[in-house]
Amino acid sequence: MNASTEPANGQVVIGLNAVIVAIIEEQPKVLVVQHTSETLTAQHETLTERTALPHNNRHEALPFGPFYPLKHRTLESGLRSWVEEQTDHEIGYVEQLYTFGNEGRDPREEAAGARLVSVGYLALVQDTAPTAIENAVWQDWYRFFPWEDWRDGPPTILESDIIPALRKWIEQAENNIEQKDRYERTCITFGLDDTPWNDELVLERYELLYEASLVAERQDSLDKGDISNQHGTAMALDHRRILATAIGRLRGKIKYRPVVFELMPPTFTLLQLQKVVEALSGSLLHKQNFRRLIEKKGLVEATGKIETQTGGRPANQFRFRREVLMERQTLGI
Amino acid sequence: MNASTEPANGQVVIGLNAVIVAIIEEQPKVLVVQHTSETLTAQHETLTERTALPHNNRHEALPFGPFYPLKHRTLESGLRSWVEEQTDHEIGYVEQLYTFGNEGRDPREEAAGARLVSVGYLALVQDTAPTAIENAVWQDWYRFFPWEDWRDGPPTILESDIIPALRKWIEQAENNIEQKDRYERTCITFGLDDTPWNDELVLERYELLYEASLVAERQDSLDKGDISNQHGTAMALDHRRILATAIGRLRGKIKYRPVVFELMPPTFTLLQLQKVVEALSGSLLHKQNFRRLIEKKGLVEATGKIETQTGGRPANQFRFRREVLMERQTLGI
DNA sequence: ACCACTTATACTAATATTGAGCATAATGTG
DNA sequence: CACATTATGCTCAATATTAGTATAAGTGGT
Repeated sequence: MNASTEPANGQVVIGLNAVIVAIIEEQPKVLVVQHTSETLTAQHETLTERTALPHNNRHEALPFGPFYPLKHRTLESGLRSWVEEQTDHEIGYVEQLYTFGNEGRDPREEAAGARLVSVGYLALVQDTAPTAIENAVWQDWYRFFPWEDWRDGPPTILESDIIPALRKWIEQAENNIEQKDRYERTCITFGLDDTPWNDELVLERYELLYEASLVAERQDSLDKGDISNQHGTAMALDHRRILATAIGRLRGKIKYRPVVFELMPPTFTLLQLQKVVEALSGSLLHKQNFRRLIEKKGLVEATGKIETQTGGRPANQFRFRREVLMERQTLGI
Repeated sequence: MNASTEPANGQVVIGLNAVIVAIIEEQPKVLVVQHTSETLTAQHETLTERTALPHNNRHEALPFGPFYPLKHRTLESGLRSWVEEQTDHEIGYVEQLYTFGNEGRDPREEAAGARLVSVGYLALVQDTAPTAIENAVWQDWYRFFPWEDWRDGPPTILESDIIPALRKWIEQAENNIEQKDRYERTCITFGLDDTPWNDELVLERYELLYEASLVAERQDSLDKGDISNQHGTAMALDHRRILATAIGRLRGKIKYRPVVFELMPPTFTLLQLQKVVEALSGSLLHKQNFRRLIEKKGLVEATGKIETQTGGRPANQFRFRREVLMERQTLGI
């Protein structure tokens, strides 16, 4: 065993996982790496292959970049450098999400006696040109979480499928206390029985489904092949959990910080802005109130130019007033 | 060089830094390790010593625990186990703050060709018995950030000292653009010229002072010995930055999640609860509105018992309804 | 030119929330 | 018993939010 390539016992290797988000045609997209065969290109780092590829070698994964202690001054600069290098996109906004150090996250690393610690990042980009990342494509994020999109009313999969399965899971609890606990958590996360739906609980919902063995990532989930796409497309390792963290965080953040603008082109109409917010939050907004809110916050100013391709009356084009960025502005929705 | 003890080139070592918060006599306290001499006790891990001790060996530091990949299943369980072991306190709440991978954070690690990555955690404890951590004591957190405590009105140090120094720094900008930038950021963070004070910008304020060479941690800060205690007590390495992150995060969090209760005893009066919130946010609240808010949220229920040591009319004792914990409850203040 | 259709934008009424304060209740103390 | 002290109930105005109606300004078709 060579110490410089193969980690010694009890050591740690750091990887950077990026949830790279963009809006394409008013849909929320996330950059995912797809692997359709065992064939691996040799260009990637050993680490990249190890993490991006799940055991069964079939799932989509979040793009992954290694952290080189000797090359990168900080973790964030490491992330920025490899993302910008590989995607040619300028990153408007980067936020550290969470650092996962879970045992068993990557069995191959474990076997070598090392632990893979992955730092998850959320990156927002405006430009969506094709990337240089191997096999990377933009995917609608609701493909992985179909129950999170309420823009066309309550998702059918909820009533027809998930809620019944969860009720069954509640019934199957070992004892009364456990049953009550399951019921209450389901109420809160999935808005059962009059409890209102909370768009920020993306991670909590995913984890409840995981606990109830209703997602394919769970090893003991029933009829795996079937469930894999039924309850959203599965991802490699715990990448769907990281994505859920990102979506929940972003949904929370747009309510009190002006991060939406990082996803917008330089100028935009108020309806375009609204559609983006709706795409992220997965719900519809009242148009007149939305524009009143936006205008009151003073985050935006008219450019004087007019957008005529609206399909109706032409709209004013606005620009984000980047000057006020630092202030803890509320963009409540 | 032995690969199993001495990290090889380009490798990474992970440390867990904990901001452990408790309320003692209505003051916000944080557990800090004090080192008054060069003498090191042999009981600590090499890593602990390396990180807890600054170069000049004089500053206070946040307690530090190593992450053992072979022993700890997750990062959080690693943190919980060493904190609970060393403090004998039960941790009510743990939140990951941020993962710092800054170059030059620990020169000794760097010299050995390794990078220290530290994961910062915020931990809230109720019980405040003496701890088993070497030299650890509870310190009022406003000792490190005297400008953050507005409970007795605007802190004198601000008007008398910090604001003038910042104005001077703004004046000294190289050009007009830089000057305007400095002025705007100072307005936003320190509430200059009518801009309202924002209690959450703890980190941003500290970093502005750092940039203006007004804190002792900055190597080129003017007359170091003097400034060290004038603008708050300095800490080792970037620990004051981690503490600022923790305070800002906690101040933000109590506004929309019921985390205060993790710092409360099992039963408490509404005034006690208010005092704790005030201690954390560093500002005073309107009493009647506070209780109206708390009661409306339904996070709390009367126990029926009565507290008679109030100094006036006896008060009802309340208990936190832990059942509603998961719900994204708003405890707006 | 006129129509149907689409989107933009102004304005309004009803309701809820918030901020500030008054009034009263219940205790201990000199 | 006056008085200081804290608890708690209640009001009132200012402000914000929700859910509309009404009107403006374009498009394309006939």
